[in-house]
Amino acid sequence: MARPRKFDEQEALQKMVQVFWRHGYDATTTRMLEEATGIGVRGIANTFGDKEDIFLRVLGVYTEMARGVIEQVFAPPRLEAAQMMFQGLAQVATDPDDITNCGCLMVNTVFELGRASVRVREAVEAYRAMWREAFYMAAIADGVAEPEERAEFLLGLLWGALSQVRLMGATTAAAPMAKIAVETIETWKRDSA
Amino acid sequence: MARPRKFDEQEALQKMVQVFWRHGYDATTTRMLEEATGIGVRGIANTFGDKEDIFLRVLGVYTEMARGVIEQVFAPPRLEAAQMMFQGLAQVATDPDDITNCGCLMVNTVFELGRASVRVREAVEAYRAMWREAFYMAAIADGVAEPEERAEFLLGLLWGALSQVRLMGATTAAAPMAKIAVETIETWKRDSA
DNA sequence: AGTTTTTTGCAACGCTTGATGTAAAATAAA
DNA sequence: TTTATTTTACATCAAGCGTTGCAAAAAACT
Repeated sequence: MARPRKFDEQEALQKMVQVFWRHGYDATTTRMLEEATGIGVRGIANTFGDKEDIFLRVLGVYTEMARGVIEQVFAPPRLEAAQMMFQGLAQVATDPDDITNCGCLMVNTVFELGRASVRVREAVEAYRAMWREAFYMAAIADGVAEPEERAEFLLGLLWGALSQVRLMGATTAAAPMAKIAVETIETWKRDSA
Repeated sequence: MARPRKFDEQEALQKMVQVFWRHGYDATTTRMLEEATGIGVRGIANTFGDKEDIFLRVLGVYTEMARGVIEQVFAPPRLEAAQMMFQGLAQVATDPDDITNCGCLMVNTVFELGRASVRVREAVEAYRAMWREAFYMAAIADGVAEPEERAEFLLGLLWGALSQVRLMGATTAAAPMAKIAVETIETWKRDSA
């Protein structure tokens, strides 16, 4: 009964994730989203709403991507998985323009919009809760003392490492931190054995 | 021979540090700087240059503030000082509007302008080098193995903790991380004894 | 008092941004 | 084929930004 859309909604969202991830919220303009998706401003606005609406959808997509990774790495939930995580952080991206060199969209977002939008803050907190839970379950499974605080510590460690990635513009910047992080977790496992 | 300034340059800079610290670079407008300093746009531009010039001066002032703290806490340079540092991070700010609840200007800046301006990136790197050096000297003094990597680790830990402060808007958010950080450093000291 | 030099206040500029109004185009149903 | 409904494409809007021009004001030196 009506004219069908010329584009795929999910595909367009994926493209927009890349743009926001690379440039951040403010630096991402309507025109950039047009170019990346091939859709006109009007089509974007009609489909997704205003800029903040789009961004929340983007954060949602990003969260689900991370959820997939977590479910894969933390199955079963062990501290060893957390160690793998940190080692993986420091892996070289062969392409200097690789999106992983931009750090983590959520970490970056905290600093740009952390206090600005309630909805964004909630999305970031949900993302953090997901990681905290993964670390917590791993700590429990390995019988470590004070699992809540250890989980919070690892979460902060992860964010610190990612902030270095963002600053240096290369995943290798996380290497020195990853090394000691793995070593620290190793002592936890030893102490609880 | 000429008309003297109505304002004090250093005093105005201090005011502008507060504004940039609280709101970040982009969100800080010329009008906000006018209101905070009591100086007109024209006076500010004549004295300090354009917005980026002002921001670099602000980063300079902030760095010197931190240098004072470091020289005080890390005299003599020991890991115990680093532990005090992390404990201090989690101290409650009685006033919810306290500027310390905004996290660290340098950490925040990385995410907003990390890749945008070479001059800003250099200023941030100088700031990081200052902290890295303090941690490194402390690690050396306490005879810890792999002092460079430990220093880098502590630097990342600090930034991770501060990012949580920024996200939650309260210094208390750093408490769980500070606790484990102090404990981890304690094991380093024990292992090197 | 006169002169010179800088600061000051006001206004306006050009630019970019996110958002919207409107009419034509396109397709599925009748 | 006609009709109804949505998507397009284009142009434009108002608002906010950093920055600058210009004349008046103010003080120090001669």
